[in-house]
Amino acid sequence: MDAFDGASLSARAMAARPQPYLDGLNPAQRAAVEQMDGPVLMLAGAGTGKTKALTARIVHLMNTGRARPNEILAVTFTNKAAREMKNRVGGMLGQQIEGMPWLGTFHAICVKLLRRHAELVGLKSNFTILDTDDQLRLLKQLVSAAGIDDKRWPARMLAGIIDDWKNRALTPDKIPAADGGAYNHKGPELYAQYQARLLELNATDFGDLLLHMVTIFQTHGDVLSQYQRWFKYILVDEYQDTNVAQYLWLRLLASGHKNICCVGDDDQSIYGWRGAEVGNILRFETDFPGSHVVRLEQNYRSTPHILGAASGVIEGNAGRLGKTLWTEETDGEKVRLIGHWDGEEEARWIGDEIEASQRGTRGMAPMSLDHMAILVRASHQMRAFEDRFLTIGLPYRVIGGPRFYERMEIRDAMAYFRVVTSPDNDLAFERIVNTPKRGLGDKAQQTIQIAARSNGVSLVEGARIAVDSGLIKGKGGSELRKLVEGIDRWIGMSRGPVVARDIGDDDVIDEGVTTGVEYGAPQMTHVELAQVILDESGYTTHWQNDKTPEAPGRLENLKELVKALEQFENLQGFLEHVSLIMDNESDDGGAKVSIMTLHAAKGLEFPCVFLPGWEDGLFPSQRSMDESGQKGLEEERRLAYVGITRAEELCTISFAANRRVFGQWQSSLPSRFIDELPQEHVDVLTPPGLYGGGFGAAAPQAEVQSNLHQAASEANVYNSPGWRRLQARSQQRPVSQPAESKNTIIDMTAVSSFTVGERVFHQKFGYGAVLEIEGDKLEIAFEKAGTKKVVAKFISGVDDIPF
DNA sequence: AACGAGGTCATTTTT
DNA sequence: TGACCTCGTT
Repeated sequence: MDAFDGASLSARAMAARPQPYLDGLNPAQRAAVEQMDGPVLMLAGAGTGKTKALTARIVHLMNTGRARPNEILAVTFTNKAAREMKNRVGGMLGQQIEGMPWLGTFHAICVKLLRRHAELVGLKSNFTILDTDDQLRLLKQLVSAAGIDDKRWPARMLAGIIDDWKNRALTPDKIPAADGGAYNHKGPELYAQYQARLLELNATDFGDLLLHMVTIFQTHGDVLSQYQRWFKYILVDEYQDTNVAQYLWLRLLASGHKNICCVGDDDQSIYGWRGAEVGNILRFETDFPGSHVVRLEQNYRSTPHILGAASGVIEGNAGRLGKTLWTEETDGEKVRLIGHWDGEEEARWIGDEIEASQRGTRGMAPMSLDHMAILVRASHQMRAFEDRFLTIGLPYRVIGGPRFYERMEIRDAMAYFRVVTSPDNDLAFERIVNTPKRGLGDKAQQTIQIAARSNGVSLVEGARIAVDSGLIKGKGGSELRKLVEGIDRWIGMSRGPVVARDIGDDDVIDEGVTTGVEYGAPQMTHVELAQVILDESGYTTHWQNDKTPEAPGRLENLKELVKALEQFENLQGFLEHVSLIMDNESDDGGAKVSIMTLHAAKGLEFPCVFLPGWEDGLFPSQRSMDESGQKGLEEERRLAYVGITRAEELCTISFAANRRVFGQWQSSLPSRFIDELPQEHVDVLTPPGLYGGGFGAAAPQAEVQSNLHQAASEANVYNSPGWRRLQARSQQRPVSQPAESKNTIIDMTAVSSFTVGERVFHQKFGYGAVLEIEGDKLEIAFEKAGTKKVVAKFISGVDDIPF
């Protein structure tokens, strides 16, 4: 083929080009770029310029003529990462390159492949991709059809189990005996039913995209070898996050030439709970004999103290590949550590700190809110900050909330579009048939189902039959007729006259799939059509008539949705895209503090980072430790490492002695990770008195004590708003009072002042008698509220009640 | 179909 | 505590 001649010509031409992209690389990065053949593991610590190296490698492969852009497979986990890489490759080449069709997420690439080979797993190439919501609805149907009590065995749980199997590349026939008991012993069977149902619907879920491709590669050697030859070089980002299915997929593709370069950081593996296998990266050298391991250890992001603190923590993990981050920087503040009385005060303090930094006090230059972030372990922690920031008027943005395309109105609208683009999409029809309300309740919908099933047609056709044969009468019937007619009309509007069209030459792998029949130009643009559908279906009116406070926002979102359509050629293209690309971060431009989870923060960096809630049980999370033991704790520790390494200049860790959890007050000890912070990199700001005195003596963690006492001796006079209050408190005599407002004086020494049998009072539960004392918690039989376990500080002896 | 009472269950989340 | 779901009533 002349492709070879072309490649070698361009190879010669390109090899002569200068390689400016190599100049900015440090020796390790350069080694990772220039070692092009054979397996390469690029161990890239946080902030060591891994994306730079990765993109330089891609450019180098092309520039030296090793591969054409469309012969490089570059896989990422998120669309964001894929986009960034695409941009940077383009930037390095100095022009927006045409190619790189195989740079994308695992899922996006698999969709592309699966559309070409769908028939090998019993699908048609125009299969739809269900999102988690659709998936759940389907499973619910199966669960109830199997006569299983959805209460005891929630469909959600089944969805989790199936996802887990898919992550492990297990098809229904390969479920190990040990998993047979899953979901009340019905798991494997329901999994098989679910897969069968998906095929009937010509649909896949996210997990299937990979699973099907692994199956195809495993059972069709010809297809596999075709791609093994085509993809001359493989690059994988965030390799520590790959699950078994992704690992198999990669290994199958790479097993020919073994030109695979995996980039990752075992210390940043934080997705074990959703199937990621740290083992994949730990095993790399065994999996790929003769591999080259390159360590990127020079950090360009953080100060030495921040790196020192992060390193100190992560050293507590066993079985690491081992890396030591270093930096040429010498200056910088230590990581700050501060304890607070409770979560509210923590939020207040951080709010004040943020305002201070923004103004530029403490002798530092003013800092934009965009450069500050609060990273929490669990999203419920965000609330305290949102509350506080709202009251002081501090602009903030929450990252990682419900995404645009997951909102109800967006999903409804898209279901309408789906029904029009593929009228046999029963799930979409189910979603919209009674949205807005058309008087079609359970009974009517059942009638439609039966009509469809007994005639072997889709639900839309079933509905038509049900209406025509008068099975559904009255208001519901006429509304349904209007809907069916509407769908017909919209379908008509969506396509012009049928035209013949050639199917593309199959020689070129990176071309899109073309179906045999296509239609000419439609009468109106798809954007107009979308608007018509939403209006004529009554969906727009539905929200216009809705008087709930969120209705205007939903209408706004619908408008945005229609606007977003402009960027696509047609509705199909849009729907196709949207099922995989679920991000849409729109921002009004003003500077804001970011609030997000530690997970969401991976890959980001901020000059100033706050890490609140470092308390044992919250972080590390109790549940993680209960469920996964040592493994869980180590993943939590990596999360701590990720958190600290997000900070460029200033990192502030904090914890609270008391926190409200599910409405109950709980007191907790500082996180064990705090003890793992090397003292020489930490400034302790906690004022004396917080854990001193009565409670301190009872604290089992001696090291915390020493940390905190050291702080006091360093005389770091700290002017936190709560500081004086804390000081005042520590001088207070034990006074027991019901806690009702934030100003209530509470003292931990109250713990010791109760005896079993004593009559006590609680602000909320009223009077009762102490049954048992366990540490700082009391079990109390309340006269009205029953027996409850309560934190002692909110209990008072009856004599203290000032009536 | 719409509303309210009562019961339950509370990580991390991409595609 | 509060968000979400189910169930019963209107």
